[in-house]
Amino acid sequence: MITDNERQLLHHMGQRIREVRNSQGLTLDQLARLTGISAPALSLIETAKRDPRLTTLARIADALRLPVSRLIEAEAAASTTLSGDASQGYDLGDYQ
Amino acid sequence: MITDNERQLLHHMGQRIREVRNSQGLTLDQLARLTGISAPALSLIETAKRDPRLTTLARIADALRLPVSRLIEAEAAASTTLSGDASQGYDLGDYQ
DNA sequence: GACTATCTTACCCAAAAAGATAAAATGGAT
DNA sequence: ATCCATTTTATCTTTTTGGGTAAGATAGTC
Repeated sequence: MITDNERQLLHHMGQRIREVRNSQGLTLDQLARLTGISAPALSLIETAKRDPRLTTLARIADALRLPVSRLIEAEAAASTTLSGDASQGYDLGDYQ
Repeated sequence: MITDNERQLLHHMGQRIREVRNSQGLTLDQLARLTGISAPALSLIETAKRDPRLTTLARIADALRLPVSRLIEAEAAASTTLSGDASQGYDLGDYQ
């Protein structure tokens, strides 16, 4: 099952990749040859129809010359902002 | 084909997950139930024997209550540090 | 209109992720 | 040495990624 959050994460990351790629004047074909990832696969990732592996993301980030974290960092703003100290006592509910 | 850089990225990310998980006093079983990812799968990821999907990473990051980018940010230090302006003229070599 | 470049979609295929489960390590504590 | 919790490894099945290719869409230009 894939949650809304995850869909949003994929969506944003795809947009991010496309923005950077366009800003560098690269076509999908060119990025495909730079990364070794096929253009159709890149298209699926940019349009959030595919859930790429970490190394796939890393290859794209490398070709675009930015750290992987930059491709997904908006998620950082959306996530819970580490308020206070959570290092003790995560609430496991019925699970512990 | 999987490069040395990618292996290093996976290795570091696995270590990072394990560090955070331990610092929060969580076992693999507990994290498995929090994420919906099986404990064996988590073990493979932490020991860099598996190349997880982005949403898999996101679920782990969520459970550990930190942004995904924090799980892979060392790669940022290792990558080329965006010196100067690379937005024009990526070298495509024979590919253009 | 036709032509071109770019991107998307739809097939196949192989390889890999991920869940389930069970069986081995591993390590601590008594 | 024994017990126990935790982690690793192995096997199996299902699902998904990702390459290849070809076929559609979608501009934009002439």
